[in-house]
Amino acid sequence: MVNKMKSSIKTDAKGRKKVLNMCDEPCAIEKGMRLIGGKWKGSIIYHLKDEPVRFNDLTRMLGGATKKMVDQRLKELEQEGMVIRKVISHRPVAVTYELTEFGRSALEILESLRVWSESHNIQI
Amino acid sequence: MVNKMKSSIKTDAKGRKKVLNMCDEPCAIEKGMRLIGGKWKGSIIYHLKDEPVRFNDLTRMLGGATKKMVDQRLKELEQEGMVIRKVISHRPVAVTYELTEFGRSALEILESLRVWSESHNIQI
DNA sequence: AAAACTAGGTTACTAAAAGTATACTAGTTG
DNA sequence: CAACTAGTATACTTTTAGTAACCTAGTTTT
Repeated sequence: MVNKMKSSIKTDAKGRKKVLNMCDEPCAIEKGMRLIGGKWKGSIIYHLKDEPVRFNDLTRMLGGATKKMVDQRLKELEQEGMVIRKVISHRPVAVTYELTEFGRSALEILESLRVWSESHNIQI
Repeated sequence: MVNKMKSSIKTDAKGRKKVLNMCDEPCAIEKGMRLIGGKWKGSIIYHLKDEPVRFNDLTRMLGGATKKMVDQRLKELEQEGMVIRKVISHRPVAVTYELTEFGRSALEILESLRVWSESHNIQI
């Protein structure tokens, strides 16, 4: 596949550079980040990688995210087709969230992010 | 390397699940996202991949980001040790930004994000 | 030589998103 | 019955993003 993000840069006589093809819309990186880069979104997807997880369990697994945040992110992820909500019991209402194929397709990126993140121990 | 993010889940007699080891702090994914996932940060790093780029050129390359945003992100990236600011000329002041080795180490993740993003054509 | 433009920002202000805390309904356990 | 769990909802505060105009200093256009 051709890299659609090539902005060419021209160097003038004084060694200064000029952009020739600027992006007139968010690039692929930026679009991708808006899908999986929002606060807690990557973590949510990653924590669903092995099996369906219940709402409150997911909240606890995330360390620091509030119920409201998890709720909002899950709704976005559902709309974006990355997660499916399933009611597994009605009285005691119980719900699980699991990844769709599309959601699963993002795991590779998140896995390399995790490895990178752990290998450069990042302070907060 | 051991996966530090394993939250084990126990299933009880009624088929309901409980988290045993919750994260008590942001996980590796979340920490990584806070370094490269902020709005415009990934794009900035990616656009510096080939050569040093000047401030206004970078702003134009990003499509939609304002100078203030680019300025703020660059300052953060500098503090985080991912980018270096270099004054290349004093009168006509000219500045370039380039990646450090650490900044460069994030390119692999961003490249797989780009490929993923382009292969699922994402709307806005 | 004045007018307009470029570079690299800064400032002041508004809008949107994140975060906190409390509450609710319905059921369950001690 | 009191306390607790699950899955939200609501109201409010704080933080972050975004817009627009401005500034200094040099450069090109007319």
